[in-house]
This record gives sequence, C-alpha cells and structure tokens, in this order.
Amino acid sequence: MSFPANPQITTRKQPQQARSNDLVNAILQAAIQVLQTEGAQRFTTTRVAERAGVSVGSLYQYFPNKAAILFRLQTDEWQQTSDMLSAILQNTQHQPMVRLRQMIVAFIQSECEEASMRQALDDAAPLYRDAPEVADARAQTKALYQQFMLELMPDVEAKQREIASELMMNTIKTVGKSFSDESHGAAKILAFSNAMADMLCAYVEKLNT
Amino acid sequence: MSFPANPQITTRKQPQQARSNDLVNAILQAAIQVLQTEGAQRFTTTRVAERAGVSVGSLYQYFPNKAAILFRLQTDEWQQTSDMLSAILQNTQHQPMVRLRQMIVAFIQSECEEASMRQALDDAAPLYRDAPEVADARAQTKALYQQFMLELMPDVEAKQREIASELMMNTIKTVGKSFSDESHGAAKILAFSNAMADMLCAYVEKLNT
DNA sequence: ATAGAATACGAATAATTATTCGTATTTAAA
DNA sequence: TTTAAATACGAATAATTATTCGTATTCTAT
Repeated sequence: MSFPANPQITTRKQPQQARSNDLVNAILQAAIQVLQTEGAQRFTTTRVAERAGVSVGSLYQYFPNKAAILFRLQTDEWQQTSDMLSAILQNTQHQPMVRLRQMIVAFIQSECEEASMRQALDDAAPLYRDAPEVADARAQTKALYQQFMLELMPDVEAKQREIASELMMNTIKTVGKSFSDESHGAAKILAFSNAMADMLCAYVEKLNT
Repeated sequence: MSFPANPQITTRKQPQQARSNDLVNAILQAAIQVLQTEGAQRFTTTRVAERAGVSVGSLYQYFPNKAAILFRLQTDEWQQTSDMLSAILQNTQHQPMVRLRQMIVAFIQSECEEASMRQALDDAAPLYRDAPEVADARAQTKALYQQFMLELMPDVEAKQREIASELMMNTIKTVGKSFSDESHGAAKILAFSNAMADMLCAYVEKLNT
C-alpha cells in the first residue's frame, strides 16, 4: 500500500451567502486551469487561490485540504460521465447491442476531448484514491453495467456474466484512457472505437451462443 | 501537458570499481524497498540512500536525479516482461491462438504478483514519463506485437490489422494493470485471464472470417 | 442603526526536499 | 612506496509546500 489514508476529503463549512458560493466556484474553475496549464505536480493551494483571485485562507474555509479540491473535480467529472452512460444504456428504444456500440463511441470520444484534464487528475489520484467515497462511485458504475449486461446476455450463467461484466467495463474504461493519452485525429478515434465495439460484440455473441 | 521535460534520466558516471558497482546495486535494492514500503509520494533520495546504507552524495554520483532511479527500476521491469512475452509469442511449437492464451495468462499472473511495485511505479510515472527512452521501449513492444499479429491474422488487411494490434496490446496491458490494482485469489485470477483470452480470441476469429 | 455571524484576508510557520560541494578515504598503477 | 584517479561522505543550501490563525471586512436580522 502507499501512504496514510486521507483524513477528510469532503466535509468543511458549506457556503451560505452568495459571495462564498461564488468563491467556491471561482476556486473550482481556477483549479481546472491550474491542473491543465501547470500539471498535477505543480498543483498547489496557493497557486489555485492566486489564479482564482482569492486568499489561501478563504480556500481553506471550504476545502479541508488540497486533496479535497482534486477529489471534487474528479467527482464532478465522474458524475458527468455516469449521466452520459446511463442515458445511452437505458434508452430501450435501441437494441442492447446497438446501445453498447453507441456507448463505446461516446465514451472514447469524451475521453479524447478531455484528455489533458483526465491525465492530470490521474496523476493526482494517489492523493485521493484511498478515500471511501471513491469506492462508492465505483460501485455505482458497476451496478449500472451489471444491469445492462443482464439485458445484453440474459441466458448466460450469472457467475460468468459477472466476470464478463467486469472485463468489459474494465476494458472500456482503461483502454479508453490509455488510447486518449496520445492525441488522434477524428478518423482514428472513430476507427478505434469501432474496433473496440467489434471486439466486445464478438465476445458477447460468443457468450450468447 | 504536465511540466518541464526532464533534463537527463540516464547519463552520469558509470561504476568502474567493484565497490561502486555494489553501491549501485544496493541503491537499486533499497529503491525497491522504499517504493513498496513508503509509496511513491515518500520516495526520496535521502530515504533511498539511508536504506541502502550509503551517503546521498554517493547516490548522486551514479544517478543524475531522483527520476533516474525510478526510470531505471521501470526499465528493468519492462525488460523482464518483454523477455517473457517474447519467449511465449515466438515459440512456434504452439499454434498462434494457443500462444495468445498462454501470453495473456502469464501476463496477468505476473501483474498480480508484482502489483504493489507496479502501482508505486505508476504513481511515480509523471516524473519520467516524458523521457524519450520511454517511447523507445514502447516502440519495441509494439513491434513485437505486430509481428505476432501478422502470424495470428495473416489475411486481414494491413490497416485493420494494425488497429486490431493496437487495441489488443492496449487491452492486455491496461486491463491487466487495472485488474491487479485490487488483490484476487488464484481462482479469480485464472477465471479473469480466461475471460480475457476468450474475448480476444473471439475478436481474432471474427476478423479472420 | 447595530450586533453578531459569516466571510475574507495573507503573512507567518513548520516541514520537507532535491541537489551540491568541499573534504576524507580507498584503490590501482608506477 | 608514491601518486593520481576513483569513490565515499554528509552537513549545508535553497526552494517549495500545506496549512493556520489573528485580524479586518461585509452581510443579515432585529
């Protein structure tokens, strides 16, 4: 294991008045900019406060520590992605296999668009990775996938379906990340997405036989 | 992008006498221990030197900076993995598909065994990631895969085969990493390896049709 | 208008870190 | 044995950092 678990990552005073609400938003926007322009290594509370045009002291009134800011950014991003995936996977107007393809294309596309932000957040992950809130988010995504897999391969034995679910979820997420580490043209992105969809579809068809 | 590219990561004086050779080895061993027991965040040159029972000054005579030590560890690990994969993939006594399965099982197994070391090295990756030597190593692995893919699907159009090669290589590497982030029993490891092999084989068969 | 709560400030603190360099010791060749 | 190169040492340096806390300002409710 790495280093002592983080003490707190969420709690501290909530903004009540309008000005403090603005301040928190300014900090989050500044945090994104610092992360993208300076990288995870140079992401410091002082720099974020400076960029936001506020005092470090003010920052610490709403975030208990540096990791909390990063965790908040990551959480917001996870929420966006999760919403997008839900919308596609639960749209019963299309056949399951079609939805799978749509989802893969949309996910890879999205990863490529936010590549620099994502990489910086990944670099900073050791700072918040061990927080229990992270496990919660993962569990939620896992549940979403498993429900969809039930629809995708209803007749496959439960045990095998769960492994397949883990494998496919893992593949989409990590291969998408890795692919987006290098920048690609739109055509390459589409070709790669389709290849991944082909691969997963071939696997599902095989399991359904 | 992240932060200024690393100045040097390899060059500095080579050990000539026996004692300096021992010293370098002691440093590398100590570096592994520090990385595993303290994590990437607490990996410092002073700690490594202390653990090795040598002076920091001595350390800096053979490594130009902290990143160089980490890069050396990563390089050594890459070399081991690369040797293992070569041995399996180039063993023409087995059919290509069989070799693919063997390779996947062996790779996942190996990733799970060295999980803590690998994760710590990944956490430290931002420190050496941008070095040109890293690109060289990646290119070498890519070539190995592409040669094998030629054998695995000789009749597939070159363009498509290259994408498939990238996808499969990426899948094995990143999904293996991600899977090994959590610890699993031997049965689970085998089941997951087989699932991955099933998936990749299904894809190859589909392409070969 | 005014008191108390909320908010904002930012210099100061305490800790950690990577790396250097002047000096001492050891080795190998003459 | 002498000498120069190689090696080893580790205190000192210079820089960076996360976080606090005493004080000043602004808001809100009465």
